[in-house]
Amino acid sequence: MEQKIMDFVDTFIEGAGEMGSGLGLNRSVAQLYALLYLSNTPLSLDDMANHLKISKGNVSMNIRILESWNAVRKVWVKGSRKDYYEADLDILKIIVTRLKEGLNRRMSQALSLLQNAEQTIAENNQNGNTKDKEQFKVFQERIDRIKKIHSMTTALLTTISPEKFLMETL
Amino acid sequence: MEQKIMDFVDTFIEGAGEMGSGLGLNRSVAQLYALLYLSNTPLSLDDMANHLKISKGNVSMNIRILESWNAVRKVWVKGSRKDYYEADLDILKIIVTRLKEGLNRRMSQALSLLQNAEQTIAENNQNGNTKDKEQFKVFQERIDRIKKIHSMTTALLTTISPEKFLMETL
DNA sequence: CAGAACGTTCAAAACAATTTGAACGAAACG
DNA sequence: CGTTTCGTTCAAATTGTTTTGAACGTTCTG
Repeated sequence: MEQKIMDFVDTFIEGAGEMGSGLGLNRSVAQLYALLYLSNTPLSLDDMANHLKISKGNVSMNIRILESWNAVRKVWVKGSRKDYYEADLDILKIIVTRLKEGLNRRMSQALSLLQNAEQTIAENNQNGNTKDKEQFKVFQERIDRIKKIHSMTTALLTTISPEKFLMETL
Repeated sequence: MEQKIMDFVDTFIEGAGEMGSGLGLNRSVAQLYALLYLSNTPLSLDDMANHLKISKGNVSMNIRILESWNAVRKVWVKGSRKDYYEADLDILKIIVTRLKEGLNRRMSQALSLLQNAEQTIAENNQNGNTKDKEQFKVFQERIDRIKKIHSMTTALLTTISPEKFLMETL
């Protein structure tokens, strides 16, 4: 029976690894989180390295990535001088937070690009010939679409953010 | 001035490339879409390969990925026997569709895993000792959380899907 | 029909990301 | 102190992904 439990945990972790690589995150990050997510008790770096059969250095680096996302946190275990970690179980919060950050980072970059473009377009639109004017109009329209998407997604993520909202309404 | 237009297009495409690699998609896919997104007119494989300075084979493969997402479509241009492509401008639709597909694919896999786990847990819960029972309860709880997230995100994506909804409400 | 113009394919090359493990420093221990 | 236990770092190795380009099949063209 113990065997079956381990099977489940391992299969779960393996699945998480694949799912993780599916979009964005690397295998180790996903598996570390999965391991902590299922664990009853906080785990040390060595616990994790042993269980996942990966190097200590790998655990050290990737657990810190998870920490920077507030997906796991260090906990104090008296009588040991190791660092122990436990998962934040609110997966949805983690996802939304990360999406927001990513969106803002990428978008602020993209928006300044659009800003410049609009500037240039506006300037040139004064004295362009007909063909150019058409081209400008197209750019303008496409840019506006992107801006709209940006404001929509931002609004959406802000609305979702308080877990309560979703928990109650869906 | 033409120069400035090209600058803008190139910068936009370059940005799209980076943004793309940011999450999920590869450089070429992102840049191909960006190029078509800004383009007035449908483009041939050669047009794209020339503009992006990538090989014809690369364009061929990646444009078909975009096609499979319904992000671009082949259009008929009379008098030419080349294939021409144009972008579907509804970026939001493309994103939501892809998210849904990805979520369903990954989740159906994950859910069957959970199914098995619950089965095993239920069986063993009958005659386990106290410590095991606690462990089972933890698994059960964590699994339920994931199920909840799944149904919520599914509901959310379904709600969003008709562009109209978001367009009107946000 | 022979040749040219296309799109596709896939093995190999180029490139990028992840992982390892040895070296290190800091803190705890005896 | 000297030693052990930890976590971190980073260059090198491994692994994974993307891109290229030559070879190919098809369709068109004269």
